[in-house]
Amino acid sequence: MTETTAVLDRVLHLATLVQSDLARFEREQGLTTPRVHLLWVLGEAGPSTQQALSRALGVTPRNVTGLVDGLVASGHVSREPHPEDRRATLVTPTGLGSRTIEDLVTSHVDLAHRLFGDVAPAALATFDEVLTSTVDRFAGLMAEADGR
Amino acid sequence: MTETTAVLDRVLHLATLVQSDLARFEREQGLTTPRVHLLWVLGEAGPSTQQALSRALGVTPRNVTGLVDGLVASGHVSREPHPEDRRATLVTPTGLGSRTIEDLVTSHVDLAHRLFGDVAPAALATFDEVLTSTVDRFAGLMAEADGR
DNA sequence: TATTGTTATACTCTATAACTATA
DNA sequence: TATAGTTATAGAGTATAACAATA
Repeated sequence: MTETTAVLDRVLHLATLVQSDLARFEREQGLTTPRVHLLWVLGEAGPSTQQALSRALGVTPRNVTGLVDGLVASGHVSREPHPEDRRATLVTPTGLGSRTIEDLVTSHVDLAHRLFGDVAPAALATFDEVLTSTVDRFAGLMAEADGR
Repeated sequence: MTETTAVLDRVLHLATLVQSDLARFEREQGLTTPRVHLLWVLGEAGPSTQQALSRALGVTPRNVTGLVDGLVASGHVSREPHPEDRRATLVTPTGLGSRTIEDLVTSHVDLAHRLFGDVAPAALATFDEVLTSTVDRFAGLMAEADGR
């Protein structure tokens, strides 16, 4: 019988390894995890207001100001005026920012392939099924606990 | 065929859910992730010098001073003199610290059971096999990249 | 000389509260 | 009155460098 605690420990171990891989990317690019996260969101959503980024990142608007300040200083994004709302700014990737986002996506896909590319298809399918059902069940439990 | 990138995304999603669960524990106990990590190491290794904690946590000795200062202030650990080396201190859990470590272990085991307790044994065994081989292979790649 | 831990200094991420400009 | 973003202030985690006490 498989010990559930041992399985959780291995999931955590894998998560720390993935985190270390991201840390290498950050060192190479002179970035930090929260700034990379912001760039990632920008890559998915396109130019965004700081309010939208605040919600997507789960941090306060004040914090977004600081993250964007840093990314402006490093040349990854610029603050553009919002065409319809003069209160708001559109945080927009620069050329450097866009290239960094592309590198981020590439290295993400590459990591996925390094991790799972050699796993037998049937085993990988089972792995993914367990993963999916676990995530779904647990997300439900968390939402329930938060609402309570 | 299963997309490797989708699998990686789900692994990452599970990791963030586990992290949220830890965050709840931290809020309840008035602790932070690095301090909980230090307590966890203390639970595994017993009373330790700050040098040992520095290596185990992967942070500078200066940083350990700060973490221990915080945990002393909150009453979770104390600095005891090292019996053989007058330069060193032994960071030691107090009664509160020991109870917190026990709670931490309990909630870790409990989380593992909530996550994987209902998964069919055969599927869980396959899941764990893929996980183990992936972690081993990837840890090897990371060590190689670091050494290069 | 080498090691253990601390003081000094600095940067990043995080938060709340108060404020300005605009809707 | 409400919303978008900033200034003010504060605390935690991280780092390097220089220093004291001890080995």
